[in-house]
Amino acid sequence: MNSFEKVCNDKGLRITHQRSEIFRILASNLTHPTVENIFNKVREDLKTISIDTVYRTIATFEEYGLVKRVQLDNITRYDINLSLHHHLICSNCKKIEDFYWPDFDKMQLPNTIPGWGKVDMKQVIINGLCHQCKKLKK
Amino acid sequence: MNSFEKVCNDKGLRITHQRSEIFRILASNLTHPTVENIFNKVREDLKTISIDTVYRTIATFEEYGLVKRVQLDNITRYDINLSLHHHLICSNCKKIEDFYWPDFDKMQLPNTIPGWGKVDMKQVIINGLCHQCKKLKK
DNA sequence: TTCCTATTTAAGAATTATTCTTATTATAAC
DNA sequence: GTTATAATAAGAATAATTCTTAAATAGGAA
Repeated sequence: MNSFEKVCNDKGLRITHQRSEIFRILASNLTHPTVENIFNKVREDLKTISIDTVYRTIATFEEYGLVKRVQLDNITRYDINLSLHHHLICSNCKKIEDFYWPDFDKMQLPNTIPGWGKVDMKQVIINGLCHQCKKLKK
Repeated sequence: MNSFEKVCNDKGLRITHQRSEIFRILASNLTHPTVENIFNKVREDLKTISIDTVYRTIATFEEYGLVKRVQLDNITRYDINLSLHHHLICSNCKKIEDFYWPDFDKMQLPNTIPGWGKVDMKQVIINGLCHQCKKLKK
């Protein structure tokens, strides 16, 4: 039994072809795909799947902590890299890359945070140009 | 002449009632309003304005660096606080608050950033619960 | 001031992303 | 295998955003 099936069993989530296939695509694709991207990939194997199922399934996965939403610039993408990491976003081609920054992760938050209740996650987003787009713009 | 009119003159942007009014609303509202919020406010004074004009004007302002988009959880908001700051987001009520973190701003980025081209901005996003929502959830 | 032209606007249609409705199908427990 | 329940497909519905077109307006020129 793989990790996906284990999570489903643990949480009482039914294992369907559609869910397995969508999870497989997500796990083999670290490029922060959109729902559209996932739908097209999954459709190669499950010809009759509807886009609504992809939306529903990903919402379920998100709820169960299997994927994370990455929302930038009007485009909703999903990320299966659940380890602590941060994002670089190219303002030209909209590509998103992951990066790691342990020194930041260790930092204490400023105590000026105005009466905030509870912190679940802190994350860095870097906007700029990727290598290729910088070259092109020269 | 106010700062808005100065920017318009500098950049060759026409000053219209609609633009002045939308800027005025943004400048007097630091709560990260949505297009809908802005539209409703502006409509109090300019009865016939269309929502398309609000979209267009804000897109223009964004292009000219007068506002910044803050996109989270499917909701697009705009921020006129152009000083270097970061965001706290309440996962329950979706409220967004600004905070400042000079120690972070001074930090050097990790040199592991994989062949990235150019960095324009680095920003921290903190997800969690605001004071009120934490109380309610207890 | 008045006129002219390019730009901007309003209105509503069009598009796109996402969600809902309903009848059907598949899963997991028995 | 049977059955109750949950999940799915299909297409309709909704919501956010953008486009089209004709009319209005700003700002410069006469």
